[in-house]
Amino acid sequence: MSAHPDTFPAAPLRKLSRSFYDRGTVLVAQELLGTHLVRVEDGIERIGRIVEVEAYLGPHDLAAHSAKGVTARNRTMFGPPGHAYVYMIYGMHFCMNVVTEGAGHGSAVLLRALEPVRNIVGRTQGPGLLCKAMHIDRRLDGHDLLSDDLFIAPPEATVPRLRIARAKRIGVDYAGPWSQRLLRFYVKGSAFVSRR
DNA sequence: CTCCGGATTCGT
DNA sequence: CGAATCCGGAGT
Repeated sequence: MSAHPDTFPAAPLRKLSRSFYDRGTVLVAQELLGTHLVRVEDGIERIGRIVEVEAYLGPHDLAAHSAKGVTARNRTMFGPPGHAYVYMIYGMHFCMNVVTEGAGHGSAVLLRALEPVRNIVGRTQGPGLLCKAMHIDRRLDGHDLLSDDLFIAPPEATVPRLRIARAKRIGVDYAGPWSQRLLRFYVKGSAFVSRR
């Protein structure tokens, strides 16, 4: 066998800490850009670099699922930070969020697009496509993001503020004034952002 | 119990 | 621009 370094077991990827998620949702959203979403299933490690997210700011945010208070669907959103909130939409797609701030807050960051890094089949631009490519479904709702099969690893290099674009969130026109807030963040110039 | 619509995607 | 497709939330 070759003596190439690749024949050694890979060092375990570092994980973002609980305290990373337990901060202001807008800040967490911006700092998630450039990080790596990691999904391990049947020994296969799929990795995508997060390039587009949206912040949902708790029950007073009329675009957020938490605006209706705690329900069967959104209870994960009201749980502790650093967990995955995964729900089904339009009867056929899944969307993944990262729960932020303290338990009871009802805030989260929606993951909207990835740049494929490793073992990605299919497109990853758009929340539904992202979940499909990463094999993420409702069974992962409430899953701890400090686990070994679903977590987020730090960025290779922090995305500079100048490289981050702000825009209105997509698909929330029903939310009145909240639909106008610039709570969508993406890496400027990335070819993997869902819409431009 | 019924009814409605959605943090989407795809094909026309 | 409309269909797909199903579940949760709201109303009767």
